[in-house]
Amino acid sequence: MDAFYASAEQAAKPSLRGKPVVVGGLGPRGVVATASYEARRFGVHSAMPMAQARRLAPNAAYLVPRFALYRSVSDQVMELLGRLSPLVEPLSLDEAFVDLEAGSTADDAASALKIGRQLREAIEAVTGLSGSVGLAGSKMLAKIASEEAKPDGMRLIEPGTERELLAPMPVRTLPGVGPATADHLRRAGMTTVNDLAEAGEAELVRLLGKAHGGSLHRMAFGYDDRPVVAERDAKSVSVEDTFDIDLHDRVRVRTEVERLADRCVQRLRAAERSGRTVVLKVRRYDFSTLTRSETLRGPTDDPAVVREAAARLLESVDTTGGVRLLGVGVTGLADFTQEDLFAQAAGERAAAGLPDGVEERPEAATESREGRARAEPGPEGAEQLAARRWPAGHDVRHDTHGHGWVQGSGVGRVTVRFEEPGSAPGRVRTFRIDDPALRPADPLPLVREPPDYSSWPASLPKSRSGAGASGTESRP
DNA sequence: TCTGGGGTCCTAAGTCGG
DNA sequence: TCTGCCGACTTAGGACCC
Repeated sequence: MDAFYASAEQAAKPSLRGKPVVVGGLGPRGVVATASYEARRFGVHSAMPMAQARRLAPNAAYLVPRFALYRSVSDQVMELLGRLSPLVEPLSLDEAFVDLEAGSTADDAASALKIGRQLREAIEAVTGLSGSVGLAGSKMLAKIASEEAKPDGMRLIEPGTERELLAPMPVRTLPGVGPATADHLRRAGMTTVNDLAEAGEAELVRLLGKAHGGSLHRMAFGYDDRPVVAERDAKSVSVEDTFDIDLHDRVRVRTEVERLADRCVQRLRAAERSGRTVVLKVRRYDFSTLTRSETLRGPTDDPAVVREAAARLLESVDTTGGVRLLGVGVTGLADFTQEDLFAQAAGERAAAGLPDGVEERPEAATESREGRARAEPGPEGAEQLAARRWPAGHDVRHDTHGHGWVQGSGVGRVTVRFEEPGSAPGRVRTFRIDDPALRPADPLPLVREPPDYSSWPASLPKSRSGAGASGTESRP
């Protein structure tokens, strides 16, 4: 999808169409998640610190992400992709590979282009947003094609033309080449894909290691046989928070770690998984990051067990100077079974030299502490309260004025623009933040009555040969 | 006002058991 | 019994992606 989050916000808020829109964290340490194409003209791009974006584009609209909205649009798009093939591999909310051969939906360039055109029309009709399509014989080339196609376009890479097409491109074009690898290669005199192809596999392996060097050499020739894989099992679950101001108080650090452990376990349980290795992540005041991990005797989804493992790991970390970010994660995931828990408890009693029936930590065996009152929130100003109750960009409903969204809040007031997807740009009104007629609301669908695509695509003649993949763009 | 959050994969060093 | 080798596993960090 093209500039996905920003495009979705523009579709939801008619007054923002054609205007620079930046979606991301609005706190003092936020970064840009997505900038609309209008904002990109000011030099704003993904992963840029929000403060820098504001300097470059002071008049842009700045919004926090609304994942519930993006997920619902994503579901609609993925449903369409699923009609093309049983093999759909989502990369994110707004990007996926589709194996058209496995779906027998296309067997040559002409039929691939036809299905690509139909797909783009379908996405536009159902979601109101534009997506770009890359068609090629492998995932790597389909991805490159979709990058070239955007915004709002389609690109096909014909088999046999890969080598010539890739040769002049910068090494960064290839998947897996980020800033560090590109720098490494540049110091060795390689800046284009052609340089990689000519360097030879042995040289690349020497520079980058066996796995990376080998795969890069193959990719430089356009060779990539990674299959499209549907249904990937998650391998880890983690949560992390960056604090607006560095934490110095050791007690506070400890309570934050416990909160994160609880949140991590909630996510773990929602996924009906358990995990065996607990990971603590600490980013210090100087941005240096370290991780500490501990592997348990067996998988767990007990919040007390994860909390205490994380707390033990914290003991081994020096936090003097301040903590910028804390994270807690769990890896070594297993499908949860009750037996795992009992085995874990018995094993720990044995390891602690405790007889059966003696519980080391009485409170740890229950979940009574889950959801308990957190550390008291510090004194919070009216501004922060208003911003939390009325986050910029979120939907609201007013008893007499109808559906709208929060344009801003402060000084006891909240400013709302009354408009909705499909309406004309709306009027702005201001209310007291405790106005009883004003309530938070769920996002409205971007297209009120989407056309019926339940019989799309019309079946094509079965074919034996030809491959295709399609990707849609997200973050350029 | 410098640098989010949620992941994946790879490498390298150390430990441990056979 | 001592030594060496090998593979599996654990831990930490780095790079990359969206």
